Amino acid sequence: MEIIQKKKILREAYLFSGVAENDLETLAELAVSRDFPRQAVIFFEGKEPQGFFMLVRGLVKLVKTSPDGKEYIIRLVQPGETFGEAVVFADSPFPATAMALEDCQTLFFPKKTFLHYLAVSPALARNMLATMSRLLYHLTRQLEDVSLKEVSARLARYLLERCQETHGRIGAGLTFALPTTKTHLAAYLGTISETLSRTLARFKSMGAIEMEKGKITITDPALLQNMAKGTKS
Amino acid sequence: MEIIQKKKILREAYLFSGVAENDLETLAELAVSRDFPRQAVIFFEGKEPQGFFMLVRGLVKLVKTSPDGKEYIIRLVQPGETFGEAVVFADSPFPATAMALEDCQTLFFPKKTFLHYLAVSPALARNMLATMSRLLYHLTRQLEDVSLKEVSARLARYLLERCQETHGRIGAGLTFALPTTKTHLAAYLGTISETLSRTLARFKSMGAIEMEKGKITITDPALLQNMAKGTKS
DNA sequence: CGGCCTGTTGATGCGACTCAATTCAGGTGG
DNA sequence: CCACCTGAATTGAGTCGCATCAACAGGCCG
Repeated sequence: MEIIQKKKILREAYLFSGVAENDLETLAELAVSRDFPRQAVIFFEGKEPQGFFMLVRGLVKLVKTSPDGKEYIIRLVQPGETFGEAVVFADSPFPATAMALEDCQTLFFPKKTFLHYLAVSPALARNMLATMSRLLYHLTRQLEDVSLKEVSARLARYLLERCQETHGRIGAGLTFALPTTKTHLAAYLGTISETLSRTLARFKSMGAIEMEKGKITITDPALLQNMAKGTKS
Repeated sequence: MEIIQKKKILREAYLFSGVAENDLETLAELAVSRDFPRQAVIFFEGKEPQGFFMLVRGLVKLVKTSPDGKEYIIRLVQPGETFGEAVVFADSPFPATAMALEDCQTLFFPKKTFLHYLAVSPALARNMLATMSRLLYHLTRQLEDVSLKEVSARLARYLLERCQETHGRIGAGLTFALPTTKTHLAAYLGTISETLSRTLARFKSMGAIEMEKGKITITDPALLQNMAKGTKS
């Protein structure tokens, strides 16, 4: 990939917003283009990180696997987002495994050169901190949900968030697509596909949503918002 | 509090390790001493952060509360650690409430001045990133535990970690204290005091631990380690 | 002494995970 | 073009972990 093209991609990433033009050039030079086919493991939990990634195209899951093979998806990474960035600063191994759910195109930033560069660019450091803040915020909310709320509340909140992301607002009649299979979504919500299926069916019978071919239409936002507040038992 | 005293405190904090002496002086000047009595709320979830805190003495819980009053403790803050630092970089409200569990002495760093200073100190920025990395790592593990493992596995891991923290190693016969009440510990482990009580009793009957007056003695580390790996159902 | 908080133990119920059977959609090869 | 296979989604029945409700013991303090 050419430098000019990389620069264009970087400019659209949140992590690099506000970074000066010549700094962007340097970053583009040190970024390495790396592609992964569907199902490929990008890095393994426990492995020593050599750098971090920015997703350009495709879909990546960050996943924890228990000894008996059950999965919990920490995060679904969308294009434009970075992943594996946190461990670059701690001398610790990757806390989760990253796997490509679709054919993926990424930019790889080698740890060593990136750290060196970070020291001379306050704007980048500031962005990095903001990015990690948002990750922390997100994880905190997930933790709250999983430990305090039941599945229906988590699902309701997820549907509302998806609607917000897709349309910029929440309202009746708005339709959006699920990012991946329901099995993955279940793992992301800390449950299993059977339970997700049942819960969605219940939402439909309550008149809160409509379903068709992996598309969801919200018909009663107020009902969903009420359920999203719901407490565990 | 005097500057010289503050400096001494700062020097012991992980966040400021490796920061140059004169930088430490500047930080000590901008830090404000603030004390809180037991049970006091240091900041509320949803409130706009004006800065962040470093705990000098006492014990603080960061807690999420559900509408029906149930609590989940995100983190127990020990002296020498900072809290509320993440939101300083994101324009978002506090994701959790901070409450003093004992009489607390803190240093408060106002957001504005701190950010200004951060821009000129690469070492501090680097430390900040490392600190947040470790928080992320910690949250990721908690998330894994709560969603993938059952209470006994979480408790077993917690006991082993406490032992490691206290003695620097894990072995039979080592004794350590619980940081606070069992009710708080239960909320931290994502359960309730009754269940914690039962699980501890079961550990004891299995011969894995001994209990006396808020002190725990590990008698069979291997058994605990095995259970910490345990999977949900 | 009496109130309050913490901790323990028992009985019960509910949410959600497990196991299993079936249907459906997509992709492949004959 | 259809038969076949694989993976996903759905639905039912059974089980289990753990939260809830409730009663009670022990320690601390006014």
